[in-house]
Amino acid sequence: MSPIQGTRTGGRSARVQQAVHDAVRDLQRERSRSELSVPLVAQRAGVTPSTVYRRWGTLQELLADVARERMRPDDPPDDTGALDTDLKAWARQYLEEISSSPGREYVRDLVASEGEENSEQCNRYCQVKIRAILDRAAERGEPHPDADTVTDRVTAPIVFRVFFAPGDPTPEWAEELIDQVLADL
Amino acid sequence: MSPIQGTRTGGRSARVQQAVHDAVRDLQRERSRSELSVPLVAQRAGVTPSTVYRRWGTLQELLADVARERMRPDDPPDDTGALDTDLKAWARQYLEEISSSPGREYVRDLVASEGEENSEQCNRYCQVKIRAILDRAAERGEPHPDADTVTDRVTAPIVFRVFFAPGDPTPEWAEELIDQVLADL
DNA sequence: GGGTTAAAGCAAAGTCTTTGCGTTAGCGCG
DNA sequence: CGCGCTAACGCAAAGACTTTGCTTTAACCC
Repeated sequence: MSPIQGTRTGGRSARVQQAVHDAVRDLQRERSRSELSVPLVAQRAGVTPSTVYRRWGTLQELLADVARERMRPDDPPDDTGALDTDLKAWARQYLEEISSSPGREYVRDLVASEGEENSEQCNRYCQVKIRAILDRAAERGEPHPDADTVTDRVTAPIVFRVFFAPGDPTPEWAEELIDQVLADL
Repeated sequence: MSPIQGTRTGGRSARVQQAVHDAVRDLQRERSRSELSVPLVAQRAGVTPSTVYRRWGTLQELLADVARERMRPDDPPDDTGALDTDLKAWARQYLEEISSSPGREYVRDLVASEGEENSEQCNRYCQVKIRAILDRAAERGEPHPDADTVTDRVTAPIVFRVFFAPGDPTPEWAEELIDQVLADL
C-alpha cells in the first residue's frame, strides 16, 4: 500500500506530528482544557502556530486527533478462559478508562470534532476488542451474542451513563449488564 | 422561590438573553457551526460582544445553553392506550429528533460544554417523558420496567448509535429495542 | 547528486477575546 | 412616586489568537 501521491508521510512531517502530539499530551497533563491554545502547543512542540493551523485547522480537531490515537487498542483483551469473565474484565476496564477524568476528556474531544469520523473510529476500536472476545468464545464452542448486541447492551449504557447521568457507574453495575446479555441467549 | 439575592432576572437582562438566544437560533438555521462567532451573534442580537462574553464566557457555553432550552420537553408524550405503543411512539420520535442534523448539533454542543450539568439535564428531560409513560402503565395495571432500565436499554443505544456508529438507525430498530425490554419482564 | 515540490517558517493583516471604566436602567425602600 | 443603589450593559483600547501571502527548507524521486 503506497502513500497517496503527493503527500509526504515520513521525515520532517512525521517528526512535526510526533512533536505536536507529544506537546498536547504533555500540556493536557499540566493544564486544564480551557488553558490550552494552538500557540501554546506550537511553542511546546517547537513549531510555529501556522504549521499547526495548516495541518489540523483548529485546536478542537487537533485534540480529537490526539484522542483518537489514545483510544487505539494496544493489546488484545485478556483471555480468562470463559466468555462471561472475558466480557466482565473488558467491561470493567473500559468503564474505568472512559469514566476517568482524562478518558472523559478524550471522548468529549472526539464528539466535539467536526466530522463523524473520529467518533465512529472510537466505536470501531471497541468492536475490535469485543469481536476478539466473541471469536474466542466461538472457538471454545460457547454460545455467544453478536457484537452489535454487546454494543447496544453494554458499551452504549456505559458510555451513556458516564456522560449523561449524575454520579459514577460502579464496576458491579457493568458486570450486571453482562449477566443480563448472557441470560438472554 | 425568590431569585438569588443580587442577580437580576427580569427587565433588560431578560430581554438581552432572549435576543441573544433568538440570534443564535436564527444563525444556526442559515450558517454552519464553524461560521458562528460571538461577535456575529452579538451583532444580530443588537448587543455588544462583551455582554455575551461576560454572561456566557465562550461561544461553546452559549450554544450549550441554547441547546438545553431546545431539549426541554414541551408536551407530555402521546397516550396511545398501551405501554408497548406509548414507548414505541416515544422512541421513534426521540430517534428522529436527535438523529436529525440540528438534533445532533444540539447534543454535540451539550457534551462539548464545560460542566456536566448540561448533558445531565438532557437525560433528566428524557426521563421525565419515560416516567410519564411508565406511570400511565402502572395506573392501567400493566407490568412495566423501571425508568433506569429503559434508559439503559433504549435511550442509551439510540444515542450511542447516532453518535458512534456509521449509518442512521431505523425506526424499526428502535421498536425492536422496546420489544426486547418488554419481553424480559 | 540535483531538481521538484510538499510542508514548514516568517511576518503582517485581520479577527476574536479580555478588561477597565463610564453609563444605563431595574429593583427596593422610604 | 421618586430616589438611591448597583447589576448589567456599552464602549474602546489592549492583548491574544487566526489567517494568509510569500520565502525557505528538506524529503522524495529520478
